[in-house]
Amino acid sequence: MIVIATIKEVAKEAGVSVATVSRVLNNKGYVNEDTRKRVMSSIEKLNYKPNAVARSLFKKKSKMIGLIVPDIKNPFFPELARAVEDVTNSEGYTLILCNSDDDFHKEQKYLDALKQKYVDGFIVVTSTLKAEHVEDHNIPLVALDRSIHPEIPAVYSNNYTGAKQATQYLLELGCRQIAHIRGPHHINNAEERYKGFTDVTKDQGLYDPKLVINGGYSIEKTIGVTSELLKKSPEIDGIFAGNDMMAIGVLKAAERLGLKVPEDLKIIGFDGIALCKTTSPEITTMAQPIYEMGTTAARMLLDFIEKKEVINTKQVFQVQLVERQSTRVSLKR
Amino acid sequence: MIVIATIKEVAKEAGVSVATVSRVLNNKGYVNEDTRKRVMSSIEKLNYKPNAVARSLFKKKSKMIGLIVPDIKNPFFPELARAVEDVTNSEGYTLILCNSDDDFHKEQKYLDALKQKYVDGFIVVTSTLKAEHVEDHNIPLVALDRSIHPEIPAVYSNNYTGAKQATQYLLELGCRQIAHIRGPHHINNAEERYKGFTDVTKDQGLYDPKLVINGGYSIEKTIGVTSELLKKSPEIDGIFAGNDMMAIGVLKAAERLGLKVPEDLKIIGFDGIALCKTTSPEITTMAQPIYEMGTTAARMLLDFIEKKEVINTKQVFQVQLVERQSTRVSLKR
DNA sequence: ACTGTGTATGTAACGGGTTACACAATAATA
DNA sequence: TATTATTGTGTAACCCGTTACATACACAGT
Repeated sequence: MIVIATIKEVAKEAGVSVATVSRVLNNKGYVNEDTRKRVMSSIEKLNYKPNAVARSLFKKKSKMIGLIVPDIKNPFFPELARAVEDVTNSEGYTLILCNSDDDFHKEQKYLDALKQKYVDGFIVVTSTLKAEHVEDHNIPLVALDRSIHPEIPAVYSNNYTGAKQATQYLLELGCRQIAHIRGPHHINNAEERYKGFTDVTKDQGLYDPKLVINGGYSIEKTIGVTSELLKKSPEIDGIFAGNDMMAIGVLKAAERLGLKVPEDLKIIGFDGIALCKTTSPEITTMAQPIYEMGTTAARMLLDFIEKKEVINTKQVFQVQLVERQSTRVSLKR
Repeated sequence: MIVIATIKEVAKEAGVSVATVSRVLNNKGYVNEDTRKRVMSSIEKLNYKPNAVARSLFKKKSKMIGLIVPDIKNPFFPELARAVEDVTNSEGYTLILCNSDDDFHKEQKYLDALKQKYVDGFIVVTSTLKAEHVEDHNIPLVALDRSIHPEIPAVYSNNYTGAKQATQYLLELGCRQIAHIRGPHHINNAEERYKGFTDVTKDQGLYDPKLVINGGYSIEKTIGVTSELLKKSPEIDGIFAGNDMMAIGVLKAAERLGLKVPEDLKIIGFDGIALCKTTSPEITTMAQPIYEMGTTAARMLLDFIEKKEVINTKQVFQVQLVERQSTRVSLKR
């Protein structure tokens, strides 16, 4: 049975007051070198570890940060979370990962619950929280992947430009009937990607509203709606899916209809998750620098918390085309 | 700016002592009905939320539980984590999800760090922690997916039987040269699955050590070693992969060598992750009841924590064959 | 010798709850 | 009517750190 020592016991062991032990612990104030050594050896001897909760109570800080994501089962978020965790861990923070299911009340619940635990700050991927809710909480917060408000620090990528590039790329490959499977209307990055798509197709006189459908950022839903679409409009020769999960859904739908990808139909996704490499054909995508986005958001939040000067309150990353088999016949399969 | 009320302010508002407020809050001890109402309305009025940290300090409990998994990027674990979170949330606990990378020191670090925060208990997926380390910590703990020691509560599935069934299934389909891509030696479920495979093949006089290789539970590694294997032994007509990630790797390798699945080669995995449905052909697998395992482990841990009588300290689930296209030609593709 | 500054350490209040214990008032029992 | 439960409420100690403030000494400058 392990007995947990307190600061008092250490103080007694070392023959000093608790204040001195605390000073040694925090490298704060004056401590004689000999005393310091004595205290250190008592700490060692008793295997003393300061009580994080007592410390939190006084400091109103917990060395914990909260990360709220819509759904950990979408592989995009574990990749992001992993990046955040790597940074927070290395700085001595504990990460608390929460699933919101994109639900406003769940997000609020987490915000409330964690604030009561004196969580030092939040990184949130949200489409439902608005500026007022965040400001209400009055706690360091960084938006990730989706911006909340121009005034609130955020890290995301250039969805609009990326979508334009994706669409242009399909055009360059010779596609002339290009469809877009868009994400939910309430998610701003889906809206941006949709806008990028329409701006390019309209510019080319190829825009047709019938070729835009909503896949809800999910594989299952996308399989259904895309099958319908492809049956109704068999002339479609290229599809830009609003994210990689939906691109997989498109691929499934095409497969079920006996369409050859990329020969009959070219598919491009968005996000750059590892899953794109597991399908056959592998999926071409506009890759976001997921890991970098995660670490950037984490660093930004920690800078906020530690009140270092934060230069950039907004960080926008460029996406990059990753060509794979779903668009190019020549690519070895 | 939101001002956070303390119990003292509520007490003053209601004209009672803090003890009474506390009693109201915890439904403990005698409180006059009128007083209770008065206190309740003061709480309401000041929007008072008891400070979780102060409470933790006294109670030595935090309403938090830790879940340690090897790597959140393997979709098996998010599915498991989601199940655990659903249960813990519904019981008012906050879940802290940690990645250990299967590294002993990282696991220990998390255990230490979270214990200092008075975490109420742990659920761990580990191959490196042994009974003595766990007992050292003297805190409620449930092992998940991999057992640690017969005496330590655990939830996992019947890996041995599942592996036998998978192998037998390939035999029934007519495979005679069956290979096994096994997981790491230090992970006991990988060992069990390996044993199930060898017991069946030996029984049939089909066992050949050259047909067993280690894929390290990873897609990348599996693609490499399986390519080698298939080149060396082109007579292989069936492969039992130790988990679904490796089954995907096998599929990739087969594809690159121009083998047709399932015509030339049948593939079966283990775990039952959703990813198996995204590949083409979709992958047959021995599915574990992932969600149920997660919820069971969570309930078991909470029972421990709340000192309810725990009837089963060990819970073993049966796995189930899910037939898909990677083994059956007839299945629509 | 006197004051000021830097060094070293201790005392006690504080953070925000919980609860053991004391005390009172009322209700029930002998 | 005296005695004992039961109910209701407050005081203060406690959980375990941190830190403002007080005290004390050494040494430098005047």
